[in-house]
Amino acid sequence: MSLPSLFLMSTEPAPKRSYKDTVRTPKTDFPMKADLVAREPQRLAKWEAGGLYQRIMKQMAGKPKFILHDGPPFANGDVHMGTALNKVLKDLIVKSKTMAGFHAPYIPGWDCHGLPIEFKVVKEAKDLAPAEVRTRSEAYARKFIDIQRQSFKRLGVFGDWENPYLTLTPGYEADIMRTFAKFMEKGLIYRAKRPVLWSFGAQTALAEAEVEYKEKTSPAVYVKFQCGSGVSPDLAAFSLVIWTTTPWTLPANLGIALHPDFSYTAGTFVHADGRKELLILADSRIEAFQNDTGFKLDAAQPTTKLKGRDLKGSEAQHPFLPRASKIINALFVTDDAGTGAVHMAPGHGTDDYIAGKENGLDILSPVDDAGCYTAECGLPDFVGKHVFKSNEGIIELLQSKGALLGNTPYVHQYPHCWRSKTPIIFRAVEQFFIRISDFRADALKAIDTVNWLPAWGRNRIYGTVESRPDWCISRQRTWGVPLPVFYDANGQAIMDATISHKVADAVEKHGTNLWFEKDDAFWSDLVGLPAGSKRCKDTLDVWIDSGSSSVAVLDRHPELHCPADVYIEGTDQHRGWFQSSLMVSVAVRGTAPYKTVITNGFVVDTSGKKISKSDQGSDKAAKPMTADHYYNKYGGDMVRLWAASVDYQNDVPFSEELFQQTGESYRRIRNTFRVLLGNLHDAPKPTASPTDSGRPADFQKPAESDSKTQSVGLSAGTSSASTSADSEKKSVGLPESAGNLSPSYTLIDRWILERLHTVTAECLAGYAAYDFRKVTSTITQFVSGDLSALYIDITKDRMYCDAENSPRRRATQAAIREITETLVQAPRPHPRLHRR
RNA sequence: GGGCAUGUAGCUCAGUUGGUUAGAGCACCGCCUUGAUAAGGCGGGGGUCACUGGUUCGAGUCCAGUCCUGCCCA
Repeated sequence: MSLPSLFLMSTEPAPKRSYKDTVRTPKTDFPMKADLVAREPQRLAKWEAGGLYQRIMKQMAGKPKFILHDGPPFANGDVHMGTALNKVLKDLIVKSKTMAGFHAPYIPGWDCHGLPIEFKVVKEAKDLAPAEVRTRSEAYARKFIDIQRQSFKRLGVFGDWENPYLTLTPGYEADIMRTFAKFMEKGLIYRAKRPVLWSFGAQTALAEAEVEYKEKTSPAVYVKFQCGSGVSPDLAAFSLVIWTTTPWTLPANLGIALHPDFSYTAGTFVHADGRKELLILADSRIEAFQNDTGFKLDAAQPTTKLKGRDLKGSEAQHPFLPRASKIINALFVTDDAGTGAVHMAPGHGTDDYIAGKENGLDILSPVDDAGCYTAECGLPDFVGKHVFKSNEGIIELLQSKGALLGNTPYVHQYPHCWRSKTPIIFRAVEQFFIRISDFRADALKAIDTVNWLPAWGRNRIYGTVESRPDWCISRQRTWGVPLPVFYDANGQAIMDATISHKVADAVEKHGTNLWFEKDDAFWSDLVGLPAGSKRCKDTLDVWIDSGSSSVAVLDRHPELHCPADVYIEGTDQHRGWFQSSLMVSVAVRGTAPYKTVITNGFVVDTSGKKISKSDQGSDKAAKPMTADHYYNKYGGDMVRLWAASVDYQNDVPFSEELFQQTGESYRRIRNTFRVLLGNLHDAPKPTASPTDSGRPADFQKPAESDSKTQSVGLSAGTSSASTSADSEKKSVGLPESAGNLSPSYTLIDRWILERLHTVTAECLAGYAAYDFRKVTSTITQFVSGDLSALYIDITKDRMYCDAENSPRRRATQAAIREITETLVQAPRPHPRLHRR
């Protein structure tokens, strides 16, 4: 029951009367809706036309530098939310440091060479000449550089967008070569064979991405290797049994790997046809062996148990070649297939290669480009024969030597060349390596000079560097920086740094295409080598490209310097760019290229699973993951606020619904500002800010706001400027009226100003720790809890109903002004510079 | 299989050196609002702090192991 009906005579309802016009409700032209999608592009265009970034740089010149060095994204594909997150975080750092008084230039870059681009180009048009592949790859890269640049700019990221660094420009490419030359000078480069995926159909090395898995039937054979020297006498009559689906690799066999902890049985095996063999197999594989071959373990005969480690270091006899096969231990030996004894051909497999290296095995790869045996195979009858056509012959050979225990067809998924559709082989070819061991200790030392955020990043990269093998830097690829090395007439590599430097100088003038367009005679002449010298056909690993950026960018760019203050990239870069940059920098200058390294997590879906590309492809509407969807639908500032409010040090769960939650706090903050501004519509202009002296330096700048053209951007801020003596306090987009006296604050005013002071300190601490989530949550909670729910509610009555000039009302206006001017600077770019 | 992380409400996260009844925002439900109204306020339900074991008077917090998820490697 409503109160009036108790005493009103009439039963008529009281006339609805609005009191709105009789009280001083907030007045402002600051709109409730931000309309970011429509207005941001205009604002950005205005900023760009006014040269805002350049003006900030000019204004900050001479201040202490703060260098955030951009890790170059790959110039391929649209900007994904993960990329947007990283780029916005970079911008938040750069702008907050600028506001803190640093000269913080931001030179964005792109990583342009590499297989994914070459792969796409070659897929579109087959059989292109190398120079043509390179021309098209460059065009492809430049196309995506433009696409990505537009996205980054749309996200409000400030930087020298017209002068980014590109790893494909002649100057950068020349510096990559000079970095290589530096390694050469220090004697860190060597050549060695290493197995690669080889397509004999296309006569080229392949990358994993160029391999298709298809079903193939191979002959799976069990082969015995008679025990040899080093084996205890009681086992001397026994043979180790290996199992392989590639009999053609047996001529390259140099070892047998056993698992050190597996249990093996040496026993007598009898076949139905009367054959009797003394064999050693892993216990867990005996049953499968019996089923496949028809041999049965004769339980009546004595057996011996042994561990894999017992045979380590001894030898077995190769079944058809006059040499020993070394018995080694390896943890990759499994008991889900085979015999627990693995045939090792270091020239024909990656595991074999690594284990072989650790155990001092040679690398034998007696196969040529076309997939045919070379004389090195030790079997004259087989030389020149294709390996896949030799399986039968090898099996016959095994049979004739009495080494074949079983042979069954085996259907499995086998890698095939995506282009020629032929099965691929592993084949060792000459590669260039950087010898890590020579400066690993220096690199590890350098790691501990760096501030890693989060702190566990230190252990992660330390472990990586500690255990990494030598760096294979050559690629049998076209779209990359040529390896600036020549071979003499005898095919020997000429390891001379001065020659590499000469190539670099030529490349600096003409670009690396010259390497592909001119012939050997031209180049030999240019670098002063005798006729008959040939240039290397390989390109450099792209991790050398981006890893050289401290040399090619930080050292070269007049605004930058090395070491940089901050690198910030995704967590995968501990092994990637953070590491390659570290190794290059330590080798070249002896120190780390960065002082602080921050990592951000990956953007994952809401169940914590990674967002696979197939998800995107199959149902793009349901799971849009590209940044353009979000800035076109919600606005760049929403993406920025999202980036500023997530826990970026961990993986970031993401969905459109989650993203929209950001909008809630955005609206709350915006509307609260609207009330604050509205309550100041008749506020007198203050003569001095009462709390100036107590405020941290960063927020002592004057604030002004053009409410017609600017949102109260939450997205952190740019810039600023310690243009000191702007003591003239510009009002917050308000009409000005008569001066005031020292405000007579009430308790609630003093309380909110004290809260404001705390909030300011917490925001500054958040920025200092690169903890933007702390900043946004502090602001959100202050605005929603302290301001909206309490202070504004409590002071409503005096603001609306007190006499216009009542000291109580004026004091609250002074407090509101203070709050508004302070708060508006916490999350957004400095306004002075944003005016035309 | 190895290294490095991660796990607290339906969702996203706080939770200081171990110490009352584990908090916030969003979402949901209910209510209020002549004075922020394509706004605002109040209230409510909701948690085996991944699991198991241990240390302790006392564990979300410390220790050990297991599992989930992610990155990197094999």
